[in-house]
Amino acid sequence: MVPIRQSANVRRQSVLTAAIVEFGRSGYAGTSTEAIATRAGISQPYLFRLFGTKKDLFIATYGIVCARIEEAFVAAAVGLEGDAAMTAMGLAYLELLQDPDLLQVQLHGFVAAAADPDIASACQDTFRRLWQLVSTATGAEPDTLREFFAQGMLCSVMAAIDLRAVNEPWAQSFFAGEEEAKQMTTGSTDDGSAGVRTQADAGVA
Amino acid sequence: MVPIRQSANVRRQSVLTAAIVEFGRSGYAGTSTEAIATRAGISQPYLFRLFGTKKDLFIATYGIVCARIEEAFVAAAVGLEGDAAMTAMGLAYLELLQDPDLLQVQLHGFVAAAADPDIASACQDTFRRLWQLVSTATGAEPDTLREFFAQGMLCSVMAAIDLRAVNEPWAQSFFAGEEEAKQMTTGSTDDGSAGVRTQADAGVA
DNA sequence: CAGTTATGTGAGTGATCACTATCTTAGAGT
DNA sequence: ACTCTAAGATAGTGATCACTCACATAACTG
Repeated sequence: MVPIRQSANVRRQSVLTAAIVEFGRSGYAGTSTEAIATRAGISQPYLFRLFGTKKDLFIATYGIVCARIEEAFVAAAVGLEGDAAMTAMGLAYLELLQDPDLLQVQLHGFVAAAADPDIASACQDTFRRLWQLVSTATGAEPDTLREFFAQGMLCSVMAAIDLRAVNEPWAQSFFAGEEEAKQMTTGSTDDGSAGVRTQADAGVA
Repeated sequence: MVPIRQSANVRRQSVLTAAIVEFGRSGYAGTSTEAIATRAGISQPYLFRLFGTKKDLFIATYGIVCARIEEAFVAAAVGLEGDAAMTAMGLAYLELLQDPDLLQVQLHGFVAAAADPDIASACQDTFRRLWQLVSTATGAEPDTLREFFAQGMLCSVMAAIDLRAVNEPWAQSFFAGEEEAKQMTTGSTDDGSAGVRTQADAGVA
């Protein structure tokens, strides 16, 4: 088979895009490099030429995901500070959750960290960077920052176990706060998001 | 080799104890049934006779872990109500975190749920039971309950990535609240929770 | 003691895994 | 046209995986 040639860096991007999907769905140990290579449209040996080892690929994928989170936070908080900045970043996180795979990669990184020190230090780095980002953008106290990240973790976990699909009052009450927060901003902010319907309420079903 | 015979139920208990360790460290996909059987002191074929499939074993292990959490919560909250009960259960959770493997099984269940609907529904069940338990024991509002579970998730994740080992101010500040809460209860007696800050007071936004 | 049942293992099964050795060829530079 | 480099595949490596089959034996029961 004769493929269309592309530069290694372009291929790496394709592989990372595919890896986000596969790792996000099946985790580090549960994903085969074959599945990623197939999704990326290359042979599996070439994947190893591009990334060396599965672990290196996972850490690179994890890094991309965390960079996206950082970008989203920065973009959300521009021009804001204090509580307003924190609320904006919280909503940005919910926005990222619309991608079913992206934040799952982060979560899978966390649990894979328990078995691999290299992954663990990558996760610690991530946490430091995000902590500092949110800290400087909001000037919040440690307790408030902790609270912010706690809510984020809970959102990721609820997405992982698909709690939205549980049609019971207790489960839905978990999401009430989110909807409320979204509604308040969609009605009133100065930026472009004013008239844009949040993609979230479409997914509720 | 002639082993000491034990009843199947006793063996199952040994296997589950071993499975908590192995699954807790390496997750569902990352753990081999061989590793569990070896730790439990039986042959790997016999493990399959006792539990059928790896997935069944995982779900059983996950169930044991969640039952332990429930027991701990019930024991902690006995005779208490409201904020006092919630604080007591929060401390009980921190106590459970002293076991390096137990709560990691729960976390691994959550992420494995993304790839397997059977595991997902087991996790949903767990969440429902815990939610109802904490809800009735404390009578708290949904927001407060959500906050409670959010803090729990964050604690589990921080344990997974071994954030305690990061010797930097930002990381240590994450644990300041915990130490404070523990100190205040160890200093006084059963009703000492009166002075403990409610874990929920820092509402998001 | 004979028969049955439950506990347990040794020796495999085919599938899949991460990863490699070797080869081919497109395309850029001269 | 010739060379050199980098993109990419085919075919395979040994290891490990979840799981099975056939068999052994301890212990209970009549």
